[in-house]
Amino acid sequence: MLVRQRGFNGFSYRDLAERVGVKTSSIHYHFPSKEDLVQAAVTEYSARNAQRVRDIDTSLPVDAQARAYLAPWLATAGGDAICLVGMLSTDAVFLPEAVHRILKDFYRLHETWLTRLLETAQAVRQKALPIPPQALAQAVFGALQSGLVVARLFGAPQRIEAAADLLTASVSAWAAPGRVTGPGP
Amino acid sequence: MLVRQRGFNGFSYRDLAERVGVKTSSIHYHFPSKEDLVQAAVTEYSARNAQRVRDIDTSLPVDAQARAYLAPWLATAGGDAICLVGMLSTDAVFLPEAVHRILKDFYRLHETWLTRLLETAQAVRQKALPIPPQALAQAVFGALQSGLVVARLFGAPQRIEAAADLLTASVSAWAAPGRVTGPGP
DNA sequence: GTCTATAAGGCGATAGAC
DNA sequence: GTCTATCGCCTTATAGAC
Repeated sequence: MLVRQRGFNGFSYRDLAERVGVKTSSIHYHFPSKEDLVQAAVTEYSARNAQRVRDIDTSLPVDAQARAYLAPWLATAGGDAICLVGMLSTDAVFLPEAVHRILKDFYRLHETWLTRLLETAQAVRQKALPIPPQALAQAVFGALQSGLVVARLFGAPQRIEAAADLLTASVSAWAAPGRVTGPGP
Repeated sequence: MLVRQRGFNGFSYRDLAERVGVKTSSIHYHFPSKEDLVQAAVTEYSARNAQRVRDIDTSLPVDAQARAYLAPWLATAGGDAICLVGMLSTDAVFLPEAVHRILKDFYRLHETWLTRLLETAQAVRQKALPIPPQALAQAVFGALQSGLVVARLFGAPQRIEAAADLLTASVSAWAAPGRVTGPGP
């Protein structure tokens, strides 16, 4: 998708029209303004993405859930497009409130899902995580988003792996023994 | 700065000229093309930023170094501008190789600095980190970059704290006992 | 080194024929 | 619902006076 490569100000009706094989006025018929266009795109994107996350079987072992969650990230990394939400988030100044809401909901959904996964892992492993599950979830998700950006910049898909490994390790047998923030022995 | 708010395609010579109080042709005299303009901006930005990182006293305790490193991130979060490098990284498609190099060097500098900090912390605390220091450094840096984007989107400066806490906890007394990637008990 | 003036083309958006 | 044609404005960039 054009927006995922170039951002809100980096594509035009003309670009889109040429790619789809119609005239710009036809696109204006369906999406009067560019904001309408982007809102429709991000609505569909986030709905599809959210469904995919919800489709992960929560009765699976936590490490299997983590693998399922990470698969699309790993598959996307290093291509010429990044996450639509990550892209539009940097263009937030140009976007209407309606789009802001969709972007925020996207972050919240992923962070909530990851938080639950980390809480489950914490309970199963009976080990405390270094920081609260919600904070770790936010950090992991941010690392993944940035990972896509960096993987594209470096032309190196494996650049996403640091973020993926952080999640994998967090749901695995790793954690601090006992107290979370206390001093070491 | 205009670019840090709006990105490469989100500002024009006119915007800049009005803000500086000159005519667009005067800016063209100093920076013939827009690429020249952005290259000069990011060069100065990254040089200043790199100096600030290098100025952190490496003989300080690791947690004090982490605090010093995080201070500017916390101060920036929630404002209307994000990191120039984070912004331009999403606009990479439009930027020349020369700018790509500067952006990559920026990532490498921060990741290298954080890797060294985490290695030092690991040695001092005599605890292994859950994932290799370099991977954790990349994840932390990505979480911080994304943290600025998200803090701005949500209008919530405290959104950066998850990433900051991950670094703080990582240099503190928290880590896995013994083996890093082994299975749990 | 900054100005006025202007070029040449892209932009989002609209009117009206078909 | 897609087309042609066009509007008014903005864009990067240049030429030449001062």
